[in-house]
Amino acid sequence: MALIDDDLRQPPPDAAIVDRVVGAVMEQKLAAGAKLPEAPLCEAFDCSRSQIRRVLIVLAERGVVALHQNRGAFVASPGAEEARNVFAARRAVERAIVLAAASRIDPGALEDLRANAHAGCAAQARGDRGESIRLSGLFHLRLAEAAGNAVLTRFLEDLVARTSLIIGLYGARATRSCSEDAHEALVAALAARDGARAAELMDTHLDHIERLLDIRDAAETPADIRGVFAR
Amino acid sequence: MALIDDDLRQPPPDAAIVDRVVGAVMEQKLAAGAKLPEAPLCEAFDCSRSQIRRVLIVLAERGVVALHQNRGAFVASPGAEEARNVFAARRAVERAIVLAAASRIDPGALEDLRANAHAGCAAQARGDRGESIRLSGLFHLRLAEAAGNAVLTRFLEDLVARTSLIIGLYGARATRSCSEDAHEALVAALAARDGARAAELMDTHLDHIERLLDIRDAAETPADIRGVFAR
DNA sequence: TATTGGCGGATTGTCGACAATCTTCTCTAT
DNA sequence: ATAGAGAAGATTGTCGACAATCCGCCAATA
Repeated sequence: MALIDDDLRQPPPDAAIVDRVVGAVMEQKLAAGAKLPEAPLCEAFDCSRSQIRRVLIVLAERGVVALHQNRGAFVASPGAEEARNVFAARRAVERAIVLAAASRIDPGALEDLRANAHAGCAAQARGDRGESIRLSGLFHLRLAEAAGNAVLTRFLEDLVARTSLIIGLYGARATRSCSEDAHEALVAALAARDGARAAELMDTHLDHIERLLDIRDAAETPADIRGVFAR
Repeated sequence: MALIDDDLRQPPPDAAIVDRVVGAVMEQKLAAGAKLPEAPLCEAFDCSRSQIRRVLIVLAERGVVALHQNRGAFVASPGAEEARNVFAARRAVERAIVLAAASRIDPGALEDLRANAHAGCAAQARGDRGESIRLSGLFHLRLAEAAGNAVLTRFLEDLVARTSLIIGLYGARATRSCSEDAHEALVAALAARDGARAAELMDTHLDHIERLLDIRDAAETPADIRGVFAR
C-alpha cells in the first residue's frame, strides 16, 4: 500500500494544468472569450491561487488566453487579422514539419498516423464532432513529433490550439474540422518518402480548412466603444 | 511641471523588463548558462520579487531562460540538437516572412532595411562586434515586421534571441554574426519583389551562419553530473 | 421609461513573512 | 592533505492577508 500519495491529493504540476486547459480549448469545451476566474480554476485542479496565476501567464504567452488588467483572464478571441496570421504561420511551420518527417519518419510512427487518420475518418462518418476534432489535432501534433524538431513542435502546439479557437469563432456549422481524406493522403505521401508532395498536400489541406471559414471581423459591439478609448 | 511621475520612479511594466533581458542576451551581455538571481534583478529594475518572478516565467516560456527547481533561473544553454532545431525553425519561419514581405513591403520599410544593412556593414568593417550583432538581429526583426504577420514575428523574436545564445556557445572567434552582404542582397531581391529569390537568399544566409558554427555537444562537465541525477 | 449615480459583494493585484532547499564554509577524522 | 559531515547563510518557493479595482444591483431623476 502506498504511504506516499495518500488520499489527500497533491496538486498537479503546472505543465499538467496548462495541458488540461489547452486540451479543453482544442476540444471546444472552452469557447473563445470565455472568462477564466481564478477561484473556479483553483477548485477544479485543487491548487493554490499562485499556481493558477502562474499557469495563466504561461497560457497568455502561448496566445491561448488574454489577460486584462484588473479584469482577469479570458480565453483568447483572435480577430480576423490574427486568424489569418495563424493560418499563414501554420502553413510555414507544418510545411517544414512534413519535409522533415518525410525523410526521417519511422514505420511505427507512420502506422500510428495511419491509425489516427482512419479513426478520425470513422469518427467523422458517425458524426462524433468532438472526437473528430480531438483526433484531427492529435494527427498534426503526432506528425510534428515524428519530424523530430521540438522547437517546431512547440510552435505547432500553440498554433493548433489557436486554430481551434478560430474555427469555433468563424466556422460555419457545416465546417468539418479536417477532411480526413487529406490526412490519409498525407500518410501515403510520407510512406512514399515524397516530401515535396507531402508539403503540397499539407498546404492544400490547411488552405482548404481556412477557406471553409468566414474570417471577418464582427461589426463593432457596444463593448468596442470601451476599447476605442481604453488607455 | 509634472505632478504625476514625480522623482520616485515607478517600476517598468513586465514587457519592458522582458525586452531588456532579451536585449541583453542578443547583445551577448548575458552568456548562456549565466545565473539570474532574483534579488539583483529586483535591484536592477527596481521592482518587486513577484514581478521578476512573473518575468522569469515569460522568459522561460520563450526558451531564453531555464528554470530549475529550487535552484533558480539561468540563461538558457541550448544543446546541439536544440541548436540545430532552432536553425531549422528559423529557416521555416524566415522563409515565410520573406515571401510575405516581398509582396507587401512598402518603400519606407525597404529604405529602413537598406540603411540597417549598410550600417551593419560599416560596423562590421570597423570591428564593432557588439553593434554588428545588434544591427543584424534588428534587420531580421524589422523584416518580420514588414511582413505584417505578428504571429510569425513573435516566433522569430524568440528564435533570434536563442540564435544569439547558440552563436555565443558554438561560434568560433572568427564567426561574424551575419555576412552583411547577404542582407544587402536580400534587400535588393525584396525591392525587385522577387519572393522566390529572396527566400533562396535567406535560406542560404541562415545555412551559412549555421555552417560557420561548430555545433557539437560538449563533453560532460562536472556540472552536468548534477543535472543527470537531479530529481 | 431610460439613463445616471452610488453602494455592496466579488475578484484581482501586490506585498510581506515563513518554510524549504541549496550553497558554502568550517571542522574533524582518517 | 584530502574527504566527509555539519552548521550557517543565502536563495527560492509558497501561503495568507490586505488594498485596489471591477461588476451587478438598486434607487433617484429627468
